[in-house]
Amino acid sequence: MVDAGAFLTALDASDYRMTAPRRAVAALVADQTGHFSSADLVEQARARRLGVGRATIFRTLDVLTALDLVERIDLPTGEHAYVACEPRHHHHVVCSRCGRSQDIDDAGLRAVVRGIARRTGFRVDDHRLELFGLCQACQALPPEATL
Amino acid sequence: MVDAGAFLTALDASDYRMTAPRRAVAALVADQTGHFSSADLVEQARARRLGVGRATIFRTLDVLTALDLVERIDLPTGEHAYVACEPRHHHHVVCSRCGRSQDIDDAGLRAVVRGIARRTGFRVDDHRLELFGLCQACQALPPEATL
DNA sequence: GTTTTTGCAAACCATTTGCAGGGTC
DNA sequence: GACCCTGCAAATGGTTTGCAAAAAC
Repeated sequence: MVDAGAFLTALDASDYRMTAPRRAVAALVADQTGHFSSADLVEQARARRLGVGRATIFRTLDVLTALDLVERIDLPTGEHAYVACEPRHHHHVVCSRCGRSQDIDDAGLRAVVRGIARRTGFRVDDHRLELFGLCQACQALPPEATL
Repeated sequence: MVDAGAFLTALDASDYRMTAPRRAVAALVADQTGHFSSADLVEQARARRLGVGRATIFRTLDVLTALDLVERIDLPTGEHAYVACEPRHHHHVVCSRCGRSQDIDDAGLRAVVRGIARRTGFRVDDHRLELFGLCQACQALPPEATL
């Protein structure tokens, strides 16, 4: 769950045009509690009768991704998903049960990457770290609890 | 490029049946120098007239993945790809130019993950680190060199 | 002989694209 | 007013599935 205002501010500051469909999708994204798929948004948009089409949802997700307001992640299952996030942070811990994600800071990763580069001889341009597990709240739940 | 024998040994030791199509796909995978897509295999299988169908290639990739002989990775572009790898190693540096990948050891990552778990309160069950850049050989090439 | 695996073609799913109309700057 | 954005529907590309025949154990 993210403040929808941040999306609007960022959209406004960008070269993209501020349109009703984009506002609608941004609000939808802000409402998501955990990671979500494009299909989730399409379905919710239809349920709420927002009148935005599939294509626009995909296109808006691209825009939000370009603005670093949303990041596309790959779940352990291989499915694609998105998470809303703060610009500048680029790694997440994702809860396998509730889907909630949390941004994480560098935490020494930078040094690890540097070490790997040195040892392999690669020039490392980009890296992605994704963590999966159970968030605190979900750990506290009885093992069989379903969402 | 990986020893094809390792695939056969692992297949043999598993509960999966050893069949000609699986041997063929395993050999194909062993021949790949870098990461490869399912489409690559399909095309090569057809070029070599191996007589294995699309479906079997996908199914065999699943088998090899289950045996940890192959790992599915997600390129920065969002495309899916596979890399042959040693069981037990689960991180790679992938060259963006030639596609070659190299397994990397823990390199302090374990400690980073532990730190993140402590700080976020998550119980981290799984993690994935993927590095992208240029391998030594490709760095040495003139910038405009094409594959 | 039973169970797994295969190839084929069709089905499926997520994502992209072409285009004419409408909205934004 | 020029250019960007939208919805729609059709196209696309990758992956899965149903099924009867073939192969492995």
